[in-house]
Amino acid sequence: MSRTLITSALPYINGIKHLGTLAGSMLPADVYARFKRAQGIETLYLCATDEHGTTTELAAAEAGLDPATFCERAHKVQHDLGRRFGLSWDHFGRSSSPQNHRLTQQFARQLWEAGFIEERVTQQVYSNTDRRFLPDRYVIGTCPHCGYEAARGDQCENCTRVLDPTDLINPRSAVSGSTDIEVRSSKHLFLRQSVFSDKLRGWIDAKKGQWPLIVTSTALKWLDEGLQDRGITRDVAWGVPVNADAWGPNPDGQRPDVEGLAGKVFYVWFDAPIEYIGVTWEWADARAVAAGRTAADDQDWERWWRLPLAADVTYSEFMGKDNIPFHTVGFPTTLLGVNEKTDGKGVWSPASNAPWKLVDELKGFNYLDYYGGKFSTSQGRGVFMDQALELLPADYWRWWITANSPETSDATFTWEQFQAQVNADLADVLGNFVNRICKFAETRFDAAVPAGGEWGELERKLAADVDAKLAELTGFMEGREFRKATTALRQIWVLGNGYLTEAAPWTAFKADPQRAGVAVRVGLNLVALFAALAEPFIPFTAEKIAGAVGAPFPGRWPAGGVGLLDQLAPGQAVRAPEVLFRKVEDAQVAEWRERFGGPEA
RNA sequence: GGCUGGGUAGCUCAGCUGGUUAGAGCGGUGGAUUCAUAACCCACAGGUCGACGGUUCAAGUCCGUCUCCAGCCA
Repeated sequence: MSRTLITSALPYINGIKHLGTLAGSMLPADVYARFKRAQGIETLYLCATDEHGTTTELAAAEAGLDPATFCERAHKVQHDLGRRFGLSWDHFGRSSSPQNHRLTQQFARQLWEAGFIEERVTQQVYSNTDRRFLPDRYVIGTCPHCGYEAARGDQCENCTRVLDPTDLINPRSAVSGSTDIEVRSSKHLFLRQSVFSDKLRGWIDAKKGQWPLIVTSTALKWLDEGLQDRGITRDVAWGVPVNADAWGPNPDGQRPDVEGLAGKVFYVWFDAPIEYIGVTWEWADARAVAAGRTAADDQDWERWWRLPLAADVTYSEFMGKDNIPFHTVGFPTTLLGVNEKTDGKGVWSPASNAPWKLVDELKGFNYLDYYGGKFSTSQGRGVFMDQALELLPADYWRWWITANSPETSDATFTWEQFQAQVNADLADVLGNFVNRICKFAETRFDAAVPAGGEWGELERKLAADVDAKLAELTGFMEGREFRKATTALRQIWVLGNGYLTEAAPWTAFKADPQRAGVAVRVGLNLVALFAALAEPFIPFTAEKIAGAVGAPFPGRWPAGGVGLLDQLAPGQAVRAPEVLFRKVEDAQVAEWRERFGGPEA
């Protein structure tokens, strides 16, 4: 039996995420996880907060908290919001967990001892006033090219030129504004990505046509430009400490400069992807504790990650396009590196008989814009997760975002389109269908599934049409084409409305109650089917729909064929649910546009 | 500047390895219906597929040039 491991890109700990983050990683991962579970496949869907780095340090300082406390609180907020959006994580972990610390340090040691990490001395800006090193973007000054006075040390926002902090005129600290800064030498570790270029290229080439175009072309672009070795340490306090004192010699017999590396931490982009494994360990530990043990056995989580135990696992990653390089080059290099070792003569060999798995299916997304521009925290532009839930239930957002998923190109959110589509699809087509047939069953058939009567041509045609659409829908789900999946699902709903209109049980009822009973029974079975098919997309509503006709929830994803519309036992009680989807009013749209910014913003 | 993606009906988008009258939803028009959240269902609505040139029996779909938009440049 195959298993499915699903991760979505880790949301950064700082700040509430906007709808774009939901669209580009968390929501599609959830839709897919729910689909796989409904198919009866053993599924593990994991996510975590990405907590390390300077941005966190500064945000914590601004909040008057130490980073650990800041992260703990922010993690709870994000966890809560995710739950309220129906994100069905098996575990929502933290990159600052002890498990991730151990893995990150273990991987770094193995990479060093295998000869894939080397030491280099780099020039870093140090602020005497702040008594800390400053990352490039926290050094600000005048751009030497255009004279813009607030240029950052990595790039000038005005002329977009890429800069080095030492290029700036009148440089100062972005933290304190102090000009008492200087350049100091600092020892750092570099991951030798360049030696993995050929292996990575072969791996990516094999995924062409299978992964989205944007994923393979982005990865190949990096490889074509020549992979550079990447600094994986930082002069920052909040992170996974570099544990060089625990490392053995590298293949050349060299030992790390323990003193020179003291007080440094790993770069967030080194430890964050490792948290995909770390969170699996956290999940296993949490289960073990729940079962009365103190901790998980390694095998409990390694069975998802290390071959040959994980040979039956298909690993799917979901992310926005900005994350693609780190998942196609950076993290795979780490895993390829720990799977290998070299001797002093440069001969490679497997490092272990249990190599780590690489991603099988990488789904990359473009951006969701807000009225053609970017969502912006600083400008208060666009809708953020907490605000969205204040306005409308999660299913409205889940549906619209999935139906407009930026799968092949950037997509745009506007309140007008949101209103039109949500009202039409959810309120008019789905909500009204459930309501009309349930109400009719209540008033004319004693609120129960009618018995008796035989299917006619109409029913056979409906079953065939639904079956065909279901096959289409299932195909889109398997292919992770969620936008198309919503279209197919909507078409199935339309088939239901069309059938009711044609079968017209309200007319048949007068002359041939038996005939009307067949139509109502089929209609109620459609309700049960809709609940099962809608569950990955709009789980909260799907549960209400299932409840209306006493269908199991969550139900199984139907395989199609005989019996598809014959699941409910005659006599089963029926109860029309309260209004499933209230329509979004024009006045609300006007108000929200005003509040969140419209086209002119 | 380099690179990546994209410019298809009023709007938002589908169109895989080139092949009958270029598709869907929304909007619009007409019809049908009254069970239902004034909802549902059906039909129609003609867009030189960014521009030009080329390859081919045949191009939105391949090649070249140009143009516009977006993003990326560690």
